[in-house]
Amino acid sequence: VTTHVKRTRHRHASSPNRFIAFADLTTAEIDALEHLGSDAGVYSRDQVIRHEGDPPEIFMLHQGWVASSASFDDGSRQVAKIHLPGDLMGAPSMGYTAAADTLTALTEVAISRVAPEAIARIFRDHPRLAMVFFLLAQEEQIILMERLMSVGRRRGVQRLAAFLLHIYDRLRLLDPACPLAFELPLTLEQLADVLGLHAVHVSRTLGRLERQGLIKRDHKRITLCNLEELRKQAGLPRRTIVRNPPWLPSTSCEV
Amino acid sequence: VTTHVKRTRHRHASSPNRFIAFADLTTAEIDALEHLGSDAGVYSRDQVIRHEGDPPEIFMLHQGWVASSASFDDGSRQVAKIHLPGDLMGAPSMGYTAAADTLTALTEVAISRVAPEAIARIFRDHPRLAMVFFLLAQEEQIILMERLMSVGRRRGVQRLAAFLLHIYDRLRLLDPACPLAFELPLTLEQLADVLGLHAVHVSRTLGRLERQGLIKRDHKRITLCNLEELRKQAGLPRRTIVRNPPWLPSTSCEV
DNA sequence: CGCTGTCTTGAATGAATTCAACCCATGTGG
DNA sequence: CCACATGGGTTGAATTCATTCAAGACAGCG
Repeated sequence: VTTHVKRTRHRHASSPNRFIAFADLTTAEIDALEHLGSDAGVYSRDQVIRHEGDPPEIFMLHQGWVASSASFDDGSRQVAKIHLPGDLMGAPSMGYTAAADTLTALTEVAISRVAPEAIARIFRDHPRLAMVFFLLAQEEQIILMERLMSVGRRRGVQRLAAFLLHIYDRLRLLDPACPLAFELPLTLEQLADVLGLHAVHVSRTLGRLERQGLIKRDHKRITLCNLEELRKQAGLPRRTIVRNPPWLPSTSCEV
Repeated sequence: VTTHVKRTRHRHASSPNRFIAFADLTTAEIDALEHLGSDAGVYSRDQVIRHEGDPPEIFMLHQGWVASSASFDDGSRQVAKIHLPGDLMGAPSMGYTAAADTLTALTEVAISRVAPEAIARIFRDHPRLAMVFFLLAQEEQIILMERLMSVGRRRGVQRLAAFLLHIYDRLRLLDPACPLAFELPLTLEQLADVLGLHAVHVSRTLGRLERQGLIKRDHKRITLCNLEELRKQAGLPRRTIVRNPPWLPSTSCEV
């Protein structure tokens, strides 16, 4: 399935919030980050950026939302993560011969391609930034563990609450002023594939949350009406990142 | 709950198979790996090595099996991963103020403590080895994604098949001669916490697999009788690691 | 205007849970 | 060496949550 892709020379400056959450970066490090990607591309909603089984590639997401999913032979699908702007995508598959997950644009999307050599260069030249890459990979694991907890041990309502809060928290990282109402560009079916449920049941469950007054809905727009109670439902602890931990390697070893 | 821990000065040489799977390491790198941990400790079955919420610590597992789990207020628990000898444990929490998961000894266990500074030192002095650490963190993500797929989208039997195969494959990495019969040191309840099911249902499900002739059981000893069919049930693709990928940074930058 | 994709709601089915009783192996102390 | 307690494991019956099937509503778009 060849996908028609518009390309552009324009360099998108994605906010490196995910990285900065772990440490203040030097200008050299920020610069290295910004030169990671090349060859920016634009995809439209529902376009597949890369399919599971394809040779692994790494992308930097600049604009829009992307789902990372995998499917079984019987057609059932599970979304493993939702990527928001500033995310490095596809890295988990980089050590394998074939990509494990399919990357699908959930909205209009702008990405650039990241050569593994570029990452290797960072590991050679910027040990501190490399460590931040490592921490970011660990954070992704924590997120996956929380999703596994949720899907493995919680009922539909609670999974939904947990997911909405997860997205809200991540949007707030991108924009601390992000309001309690935001656009959630997922169909019921995609939402179901995130939660390990079925679209019909997600519909009922959203309705339930709404009747309980915890959320409001208007098409794809979600309003979180009661963060307190939603967090109680979700049952997951809030985590605090240690910024600039003392054990981070120094920024020396400059070129 | 203070845990009584026997300590020893003895240095355990854990096989770094997980690391070597990604690249041939130089003697300097192997040496660095072997000096990662200090302060070896021994725990007995069911002892908690560290509890979720504790200050994050990192461990190297030398002997035995360890479960990484987290629990909800209502007491339900989900096991996120099973650690086997050679695993780095606890790293996902290193960027946070509190550990996300509880580490529990499933058997007699020997571990050593790994200072985050020691890892930072590797990132400073051994960029190539640091990259292997990064790849390992990515591999852990793939494993978590597969567990999430399984728990989110497969029925009990299929989850069980997937898990047994996952363990078998990892045992084979440690010992390529590992036979189809092996000790699985998990109670039904722990197994249930891995699979996101309940102990009674795991019991029935194991019975089903046995009646189908796919496995045999004798106490904790499991025999996989039909790998082919088990893999079909599990529905997960087999993955191949790219050893020594060309883009790995060179082993230079020596001290 | 009538598609089509998406969402909603109802009723029947099914998988997994819950509750509960029972079995079995192990280990302990008399 | 037996009596008994204990932690796991098994099995049955009733319940619950989620799925499946199906019909209808609604919005967006040609």
